[in-house]
Amino acid sequence: MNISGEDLRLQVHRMPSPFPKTAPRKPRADAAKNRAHILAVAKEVFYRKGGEVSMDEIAKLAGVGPGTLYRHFANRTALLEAVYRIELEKLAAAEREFTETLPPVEAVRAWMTLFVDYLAAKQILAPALSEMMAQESCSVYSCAMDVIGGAITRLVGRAIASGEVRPDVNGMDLLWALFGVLNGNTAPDLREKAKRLVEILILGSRTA
Amino acid sequence: MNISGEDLRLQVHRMPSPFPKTAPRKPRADAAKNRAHILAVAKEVFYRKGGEVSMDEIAKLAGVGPGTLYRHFANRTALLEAVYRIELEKLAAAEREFTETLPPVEAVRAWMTLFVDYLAAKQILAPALSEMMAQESCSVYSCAMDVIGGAITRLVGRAIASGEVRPDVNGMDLLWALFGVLNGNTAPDLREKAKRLVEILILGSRTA
DNA sequence: TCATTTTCGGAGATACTCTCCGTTTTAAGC
DNA sequence: GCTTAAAACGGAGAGTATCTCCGAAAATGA
Repeated sequence: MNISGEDLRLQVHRMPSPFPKTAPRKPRADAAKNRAHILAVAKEVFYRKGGEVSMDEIAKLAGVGPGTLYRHFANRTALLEAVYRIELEKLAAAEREFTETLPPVEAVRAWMTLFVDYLAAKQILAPALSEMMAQESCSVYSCAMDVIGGAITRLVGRAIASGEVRPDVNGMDLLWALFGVLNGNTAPDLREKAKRLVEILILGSRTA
Repeated sequence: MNISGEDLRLQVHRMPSPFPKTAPRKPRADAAKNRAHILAVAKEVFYRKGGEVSMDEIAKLAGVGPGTLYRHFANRTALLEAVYRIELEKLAAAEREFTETLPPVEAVRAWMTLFVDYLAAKQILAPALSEMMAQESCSVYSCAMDVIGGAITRLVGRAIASGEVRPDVNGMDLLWALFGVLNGNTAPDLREKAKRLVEILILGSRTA
């Protein structure tokens, strides 16, 4: 049925094949369990002690060696991204709902407001996002910014198409502007500040 | 992390004495020379290699021991602030000029545009500012953010007083919004993006 | 069961920040 | 100029972080 594995292996012995036809071995159960456990522990400790916990400490709390931690997550940013990916995807998912239920500009406003509420509620998210943005190597399938960036870009694009927003407005820029106010800001009225900024951004983006 | 008695005593000792009889010894020439030299070297190396150069390396390049470096500048943020203080003060000084020569809203726009040009031209400034902002201990005479924060706040205050800007607009928020776009953004059209944001912010801040 | 592959986990290489303290230099008084 | 105390120097090193390497152990497929 399949081409003889032995013969093939003789020819391309240990060469990285562009077509990894070799039967993908079932992933080991302990690896999956460890990965999930590390994620759970990291999430808990990030929320409890902030995003600056050392990788060694996380490894210790998870009961694994640092080698194991680093095999699963190449660095702290990768771990942060894995931990907060679910949160960010929830945020991105709201895009669809708002697109279906609200007129264009209102959808943008609603999404930005949700973004503010999210980041204000989980203050730990802002530093994490900041660290993710600093990471320039934004590989195709692991850049969390793309997820929420895509959401706001599509929402703003729809508002531009409807003629209510000027065509030179960039969704990402609006998001980063909001983020600038939310990041590292510990003012008690942070949420109100940010929501006022949402209004300014919306008002300033509209066609004259 | 502990505040030792020695440190406190040192600081208290330098406080203006109620009995200023004690002859204030002339500051040592080598100390002043070293401080200036460290500043010059740090400025050069920050511009050449970015703001993440290690303190030990700066000390070595300046030809002094790490102890000397740390006596003059308690940490990297303090050094960054000393290096960029002149730049920031130039920026803040423009406030007076714009206040005297431009109508309120135009002055705000001009200052924000200058801010964008400044940070875009000296890309190294943005990460430095970011690090300074992260430092929460903003002592009275060493918080660089206060310098430029005061400038924008006064400019926006004047525009509010003139009735052209809504009274709930906060200058600092506008600045941070701009900063959010400028920070860590390496897009080639960064300056244009930021200037479009300036327009959005101005337009969105005006009274209806 | 056996051979192979994958993962584990911790010792440790490397790097960085910052401190301690003995030594050296300087300014001021004599 | 000489003396002396204060001030500054500088480097060893403590403490901590990130990330790697590799022998041991475990799981998978035959």
